[in-house]
Amino acid sequence: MDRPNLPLNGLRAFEVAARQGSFTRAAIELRVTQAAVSQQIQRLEDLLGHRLFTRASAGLILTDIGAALHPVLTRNFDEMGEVLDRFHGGRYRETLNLGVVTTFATGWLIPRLEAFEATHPGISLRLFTHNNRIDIAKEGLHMAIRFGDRTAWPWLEAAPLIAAPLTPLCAPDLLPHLQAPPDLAGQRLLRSYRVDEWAGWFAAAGTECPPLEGPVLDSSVALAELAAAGHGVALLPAAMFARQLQAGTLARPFATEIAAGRYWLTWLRGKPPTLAMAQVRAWLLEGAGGQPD
Amino acid sequence: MDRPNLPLNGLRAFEVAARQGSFTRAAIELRVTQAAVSQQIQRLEDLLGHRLFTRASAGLILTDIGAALHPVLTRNFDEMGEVLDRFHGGRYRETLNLGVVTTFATGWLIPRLEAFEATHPGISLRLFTHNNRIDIAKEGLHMAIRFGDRTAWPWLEAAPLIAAPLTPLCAPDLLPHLQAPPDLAGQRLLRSYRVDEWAGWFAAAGTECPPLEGPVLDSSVALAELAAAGHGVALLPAAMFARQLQAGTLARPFATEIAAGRYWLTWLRGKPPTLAMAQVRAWLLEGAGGQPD
DNA sequence: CGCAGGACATAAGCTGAGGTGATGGCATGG
DNA sequence: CCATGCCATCACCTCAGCTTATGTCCTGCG
Repeated sequence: MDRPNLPLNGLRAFEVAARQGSFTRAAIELRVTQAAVSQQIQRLEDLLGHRLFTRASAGLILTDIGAALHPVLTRNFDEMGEVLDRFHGGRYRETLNLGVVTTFATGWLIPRLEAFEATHPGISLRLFTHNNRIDIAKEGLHMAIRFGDRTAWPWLEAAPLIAAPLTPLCAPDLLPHLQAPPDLAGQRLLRSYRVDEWAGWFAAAGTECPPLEGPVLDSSVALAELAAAGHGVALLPAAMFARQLQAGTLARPFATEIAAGRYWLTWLRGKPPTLAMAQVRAWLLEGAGGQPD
Repeated sequence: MDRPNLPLNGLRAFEVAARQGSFTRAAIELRVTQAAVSQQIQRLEDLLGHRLFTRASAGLILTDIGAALHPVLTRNFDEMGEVLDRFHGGRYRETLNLGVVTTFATGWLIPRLEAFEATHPGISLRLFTHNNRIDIAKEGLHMAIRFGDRTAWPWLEAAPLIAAPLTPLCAPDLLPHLQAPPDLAGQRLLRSYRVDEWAGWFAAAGTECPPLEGPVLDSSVALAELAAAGHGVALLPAAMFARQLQAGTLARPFATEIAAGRYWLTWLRGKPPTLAMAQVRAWLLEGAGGQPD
């Protein structure tokens, strides 16, 4: 049906009446009289050539067809209402729920948050940190930053952020004992749930991989804490720990690093991005720009 | 924004004007005068407290905010238009695009299509056969019937249809030569891309699996054709070939069968099902009902 | 330049879609 | 069997949203 023929007021009246289960209550919600609702819906039914309600003594009951129509309208009116709410008080302000893998949040995003807020006054960013296992739809997020390989989420849209090559990091005290990669054999090598990463690094360093023991953690931040406390050497994305490296709480014994994926900004396919989503994406990509693979 | 305050006519005028890039053309589409469009949009801008267009000499340009608003409205009005189109001519008629894995289509669905059409005059079913590799969103389908295990499509909703245990089928001529499972060793065993299925069947039959040679095909229908033509023995869901078994073009030498998954009706999460989707689902589930696992 | 043409804005007045208010019919329930 | 609570209907009213007419501004062209 083309735009000029859409009976928008009738559809609105129907949506409310179906939701309320009563013309009288619908009239209250719409701030009109019961007669107005009755007439609107009758006109709509005439136009469509179908009854939308069964007028039973026990109240209104949607017909099959009414039941088919109703959720579509509810969704669409809701969505329009939401988008208009962003204009509250003459200012445009949109809330954006962003899932962020903890390492990236602490190592990259949070230090830049203030700059973001300053340049994007129309966006209320709400961060939800996670450990790379996250369901955007279930958590009610608009977008999520995760680490890995985009083939892992074939059903999501994804834009590449910075690469995160891994290199051993340790407490500064350990530096003197780590002159060359084989020296690592004497240390506790801390592991993440990502298998083979140490093997890969030793291969890149041209050294045989010592047997791996010790704890396995699912969080780079926790690994970094352990390493900083002198409890071992962790294979971490150095770029995410620049602050600690600068402050001297962590040290990097070797230049060798291995590619292990990158951070990605992901979001659900299908829905076109909102203004805030587009701006956050542009800002993140710009911040990650110039970064070699 | 609550229902009574939604400026529906203003939003419609804005949507058309933004799409047309001109108030004048929008007025033509809406079958009103240019002045009416101008006023509607001005009222909307006043209400929101923001300009939605930059009135440049080279025509209208959407502001950032206008650009954020527009696609939401386009989608919503389009969707409402679509749902109203189903009422064309006083009758409710909805088109449903259904992907169907070929085996199920020929072995189950197509024989029952006439009954479906008779009991569901309001649904135009359009079938798209596929070989179990199908992207619902990309193909523009509402639902798809596929074979396998629901964990293979974690991002889809899925309802179980009938189970499809596999058993060897062959040309009737071969029956005398197949008295017991070990006799199969002398035959060409036709394979699908699904590995290990013959090994599983021989295990269930308590016989050692002979070495497998011969062609591999990705279609049960093609396997059945080959078997019927006497080119070998295929491991197939007997339920899908009941017609051929009855007609004597295929024969089933052994009772032994193995569970190998079932057919599933799948659809995208998130969007609530339309009336036709609900009815098709109910009909399929009813048809598959009483079927043991 | 100056003028025609085409765009959007504005003003004033009109009109019918959509509202009000009153009433009626028809259930339910104490 | 009356009170109550629905929805339907009717007659009438009113103002949102339209039309018509005109204004302003910019562009392109001879």
